[in-house]
This record gives sequence, structure tokens and C-alpha cells, in this order.
Amino acid sequence: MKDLVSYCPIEEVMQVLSGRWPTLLVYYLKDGVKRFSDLKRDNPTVSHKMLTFELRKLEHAGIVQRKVFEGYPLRVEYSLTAGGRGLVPLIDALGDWWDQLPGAVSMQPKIHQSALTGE
Amino acid sequence: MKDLVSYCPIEEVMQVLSGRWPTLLVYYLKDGVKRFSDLKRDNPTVSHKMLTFELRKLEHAGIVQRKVFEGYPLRVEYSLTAGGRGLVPLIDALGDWWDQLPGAVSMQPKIHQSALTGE
DNA sequence: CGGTATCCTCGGAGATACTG
DNA sequence: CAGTATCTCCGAGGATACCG
Repeated sequence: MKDLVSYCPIEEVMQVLSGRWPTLLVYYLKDGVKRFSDLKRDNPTVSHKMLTFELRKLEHAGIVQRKVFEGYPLRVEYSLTAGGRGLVPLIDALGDWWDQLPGAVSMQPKIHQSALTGE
Repeated sequence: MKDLVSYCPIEEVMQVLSGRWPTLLVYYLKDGVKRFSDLKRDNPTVSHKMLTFELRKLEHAGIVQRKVFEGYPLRVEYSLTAGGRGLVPLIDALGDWWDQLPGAVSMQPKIHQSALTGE
């Protein structure tokens, strides 16, 4: 039963923003409209499937807007919603806080569990 | 090669705060000092291993302070560092933003990939 | 009591191929 | 071009048991 522990907004936001891509996508989108392939190019390491999934998640959350242009070839544009734009400064604030955080031993490329247990 | 895509602070913070527990733990700790078993009691669903791991992560990031009292039985107290306390209002801001976000169709207990594709 | 080590499982996420 | 479906695999994370 992977329920939410406490139904607080914090836990809900984190469910949307957790992971490597959501915040990055918001960032790439803050400059304006981007096509799916643009975002793909911005994040070369994200898989096709993941990108679709993350964008859907953000869309369902009301952060990102998806606009389809029928035709050939197909064309889909993504942009931040008004609400989504409000998220940008908050993420910025987190970044600033992090930079000033003393002892922020700049993170290893990827935190494996082993990185903290072993070594 | 699961490197960071862009070495921006955002991606680094998210690496620490991503997941279900980090923000919750910060929240439980904002009230003051807590023992390991307290935190365990606060989050009944977190596993022993996970709790240890998440606390280590927060400690290494300089957000949480760990204090061991030798003796029997052993006793360990956790608290927010000065820097960690600075995180609390930021998390609050996220929560507020989320609450006001229109179309915030209050999230399902857990977002499965299937929840967005299938259903 | 708090932490670590070991085992095991289940689902997150990559690769690939196909549709509109 | 954008999205979905299928298959596969690896590792995050639970359960358990044992130390200081």
C-alpha cells in the first residue's frame, strides 16, 4: 500500500517534482514554447518514453500546457501554464539556498546507496 | 553513465530532496530534536533501512545534524542545521504554490506510470 | 536503541519497433 | 514528428537478522 503518508501539499508537490527531469523541464520551458524534439535535444540523456511520461505528469498537474498542431509531420508544443510560471522563482530560491548551504559538499554525479554506506 | 545532465544547483538540490521522505523528515524535524525512533514512529511506513539512508543523505548534504549519545541503550538525536532550517520556508512556499495551482487535481495516492497511460 | 549486512522482489526505466 | 506498446533488465527498497 504505497499511499501518501500524510495528505499534506508538500508531499503532493514532491510527488510531481521528484526525480531528475521535472525541474529541468520547467527550466527549459521557462524561456518559452518548446517542441517535443527541442526538449529531447535539450536533454540528450532522457529517453523518449520518460520525456513523454514526465511531460504528461506536468501537464496533469497543471504546470505545463500541451498544444497539438495536426498535420504532417505532427507538431506538439509545450509551454508553462500561468501557474507553472509561478514555480520558477520557487525553484530558483531552492537553488540559491543550496548554493549558500555550508557543507554542501558538491554532490557526486549520482547518489548511490552504496556511496553513503560503503566507501 | 548516470551523470548529472547540467551541473546546475537545481539538479543538485533535487537529488537530495527528491523522493517521498526528505521533505517530510525536514518537516518533522522543524519542531526540534528527534530521536531515530521518533522519526520512525512519525513515519510508520518508512523502512528501517530507508530511514537510515535518507537521514544520512540529509546529513551529508548539511541539512541535518546527527548527535550520538553513547551508552546503553544507544541514543541518537537528529536536528536541523542552521542551513537546514532555511529550507523550511522554501518548502512551505512550494506547498502554498501547489495549493493555489489551478487544476491541481489532487493527486492520486501514488502516481504509477500506468495511471497516466492506461487507467 | 540505532546501524549494517544479506537476500530477494517488483516495478522504474531503457531499447526497440510500430502507428497516426 | 510525437506517442504508444512490448520486452527486458537492473537496482531501489522491503524484510529479516545480526552487531555495538
